[in-house]
Amino acid sequence: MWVLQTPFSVKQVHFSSHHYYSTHRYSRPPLCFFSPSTTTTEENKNNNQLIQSLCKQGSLKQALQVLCKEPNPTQQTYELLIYSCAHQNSLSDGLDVHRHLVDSGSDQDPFLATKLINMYSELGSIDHACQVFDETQDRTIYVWNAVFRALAMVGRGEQVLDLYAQMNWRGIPSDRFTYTYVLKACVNSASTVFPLQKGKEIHAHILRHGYEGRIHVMTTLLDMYARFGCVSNANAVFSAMPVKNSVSWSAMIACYAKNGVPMKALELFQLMVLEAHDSVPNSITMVSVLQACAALSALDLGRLIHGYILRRGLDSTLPVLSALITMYGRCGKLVLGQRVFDQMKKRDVVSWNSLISNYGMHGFGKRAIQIFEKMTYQGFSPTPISFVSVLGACSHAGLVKEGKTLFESMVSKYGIHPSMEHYACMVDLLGRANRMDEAIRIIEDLRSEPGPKVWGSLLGSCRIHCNVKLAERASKALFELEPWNAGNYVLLADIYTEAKMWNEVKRVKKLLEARGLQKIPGCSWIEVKRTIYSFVSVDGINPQNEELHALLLKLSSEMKEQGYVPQTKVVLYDLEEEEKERIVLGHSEKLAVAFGLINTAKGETIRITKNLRLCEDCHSVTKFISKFADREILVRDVNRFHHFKDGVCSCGDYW
DNA sequence: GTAGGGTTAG
Repeated sequence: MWVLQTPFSVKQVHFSSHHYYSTHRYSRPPLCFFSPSTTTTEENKNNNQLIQSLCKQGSLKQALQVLCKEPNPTQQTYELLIYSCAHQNSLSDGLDVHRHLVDSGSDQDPFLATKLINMYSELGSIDHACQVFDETQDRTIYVWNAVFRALAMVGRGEQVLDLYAQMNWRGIPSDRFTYTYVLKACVNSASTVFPLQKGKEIHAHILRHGYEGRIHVMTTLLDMYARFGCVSNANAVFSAMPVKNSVSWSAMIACYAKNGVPMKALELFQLMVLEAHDSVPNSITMVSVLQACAALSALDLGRLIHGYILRRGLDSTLPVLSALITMYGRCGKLVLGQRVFDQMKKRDVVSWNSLISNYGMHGFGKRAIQIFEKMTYQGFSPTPISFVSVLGACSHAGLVKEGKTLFESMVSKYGIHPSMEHYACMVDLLGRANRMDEAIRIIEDLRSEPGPKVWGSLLGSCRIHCNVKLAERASKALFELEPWNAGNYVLLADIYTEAKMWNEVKRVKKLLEARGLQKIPGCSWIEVKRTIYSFVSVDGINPQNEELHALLLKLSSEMKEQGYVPQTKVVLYDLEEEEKERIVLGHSEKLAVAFGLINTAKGETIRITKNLRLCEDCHSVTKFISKFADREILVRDVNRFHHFKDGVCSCGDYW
């Protein structure tokens, strides 16, 4: 224990500490109520030791009291105090220590300034962190890096890049840490005009200064390209890395999985397992691998990966388990996803969200709502994503009333303010149910400009209900917001086609061409014996194609006898009816179904995945086939699952 | 003394 010394008078004793902190300025008022002048060198030493040991014990308040009577705290003492404030999450104590530093002049010590910046950053007070940086005269690279890190952590990428320009201008050389921070800053700098260009400049900088062998720098660079969607640049960085480890392999696999090339992700994973002996896959790697399986609906492969995860004991983290739930859901195996969920010892809101989204995609809206309710009952607070999932589930199942109630509860019950995505969900929910007036009212009542997702939902609903007038309004907005999105032009052309407005169809197609865009080709795929076979509508490569067409022709004529009428209105060209029939018969989904009929055993469920929404003709043909061939057929389109059985689809023809 | 990859939706 220590004994308090005699108080000595100070000018501003009336300042309560809180008054002082609230000014947020660091002028230098006297700080101590106790005389600093009477301490001896021996006492200094003792006080420093005392403060340090109090910090280590977690007695920060007592440590601060001793600090008050210690005129010469050492650097180590301050370091521990700063660390304790961050650790105990106490901004007021942090400000107090900072004040002492300023008073003693130690705030100019770049080592301590760095620690202060880190402390404020951890305490969530970025403005204080910046202030320390501004007031530090001797900015070592550590000081620069600390402020970059602090700014990058709160997403202020553009500020990092501005400061980085200043640093370069002053001729201060970057180190390997600087590069990782500024590369991250490129990704999250919203207001920088050409962030990718900036990233490429930094890339050049890195090479010029001989950092191409630094594994952290190169992995961050790879990841930057990945986040900009520049897959080939990312791959170039990865291939050129002289040394790779599990992190760099995982980053590259994640890049493929997230940028629409899941096949490549799986190939690279295979290469990693077979050839990269120093880089063993870990649970983070597996999350991306599972995402790739989910994207491909590769069930057999997914199960194989699940086995690998279990054998290697990589199933211990929540992200892996959530990714597993999603993988099974996307592969059409709701039950297996539910089993993973049931067997979890610990869950978080993401595990629940995964399950809700699975049921929603399969059209089990009521079940999704039940799970949502069970989740909240068990004390998990829903996140904005929970609502996207459960509202989506209502939309797929046509549960308008339930969806509206949930939407209202967002603010009233959970204090979550709907984002553009949630409004898009509501427009989708109402629009699909052909309640266009209400959908429009949602859009008109928005406080900010409606985003592309909102208009996209409306356009999608117009497609279902063939509402030309509203479609024109929605697409006008969309053509301005995302002129590069070919899908919008195609949707509008579809609507004109259905309305037989051929001149308008021509006009939209011309617009599409004039902007150098192309209709995304329909593609369907099926996994048979761990091999994925994909089909596009015009495909001369597959040797089985003739056989497939022959089978489809035979089925088609049989179906016509049973009342099937080809839905040729989906064809965007004004052609002879016969020609149109030929075109719809060659749709990729039908080829995949035919392939499944030929190459899987009787009684086995056929699982197809498609990159676009199912067309009406494919939908009705698949219904017929499920009855004719007595097969269950599971089709995942871009939005949801269709479960065909005995001539009926689980979507109730509502999709 | 500071650094790199991952979960749910759309």
